[in-house]
Amino acid sequence: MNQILKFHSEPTSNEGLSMNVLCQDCLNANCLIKKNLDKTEMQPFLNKKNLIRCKRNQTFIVEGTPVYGLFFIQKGRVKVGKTGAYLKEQILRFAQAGEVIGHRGFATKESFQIYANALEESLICHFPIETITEMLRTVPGMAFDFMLFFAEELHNSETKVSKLAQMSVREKVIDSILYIHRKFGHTDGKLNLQLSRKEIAHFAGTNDEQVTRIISQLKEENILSTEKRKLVVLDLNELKSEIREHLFYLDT
DNA sequence: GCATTAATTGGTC
DNA sequence: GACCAATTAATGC
Repeated sequence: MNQILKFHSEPTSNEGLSMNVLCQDCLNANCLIKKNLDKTEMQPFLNKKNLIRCKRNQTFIVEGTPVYGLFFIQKGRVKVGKTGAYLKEQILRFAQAGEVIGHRGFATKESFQIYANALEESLICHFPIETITEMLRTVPGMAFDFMLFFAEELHNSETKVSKLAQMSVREKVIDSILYIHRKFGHTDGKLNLQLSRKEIAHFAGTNDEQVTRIISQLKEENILSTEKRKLVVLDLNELKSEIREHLFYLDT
């Protein structure tokens, strides 16, 4: 059964978002905490969890601020990115329920090199660094899962680097659309995650005008359509085949 | 309904 | 293919 936490418990219309969920009751089976919940050594750490309620567009990790914890998405969707030279943006990844955020920083006492921003109203579970460090020292299963997770993350970012360097702009835009399609799903082709042209561009490594142009081309070719600002994939196979050559080398 | 923001399109370098 | 400008479409209040 759910329990209302001591904070964030003011009555609101957003029932689901106003109360915390104990790890025991959480449905995110892929969460690294949840996976190791049955272990007895794990129990003392669980009450160190804090709940962060984010509104749409709210930033909960500010680039350059000291690393103060590790974050897990309980509910909602989030973008993680970096601001480069001349304020140029790069979105590094999108994440949803169960996923970890801020993991790159937890081993060091330095500052976050990324920002994290909620794409929609979200609930974020936060653990202090000291808690996580202690957890990893005392719960081997958890440490192992983290190691596997880091290896996978490294693989993903290596793949991303190659794509940014090797794909044409058209391919990068298509690849990004396919990624959203695959990761967040769709209903009859309509992407379940709506992003602005700018966000797609920042993820793909180009600008919003190029994204608009590519989308217009794809509409001409009847591969894609739009409903207002939402993207609808009409010909998934055609989209996939355009980046086939790359996927032969890069698998994500 | 009006004001603001996002998308589109054309053009230059 | 990036950046800038003008126009149009969509959304927020």
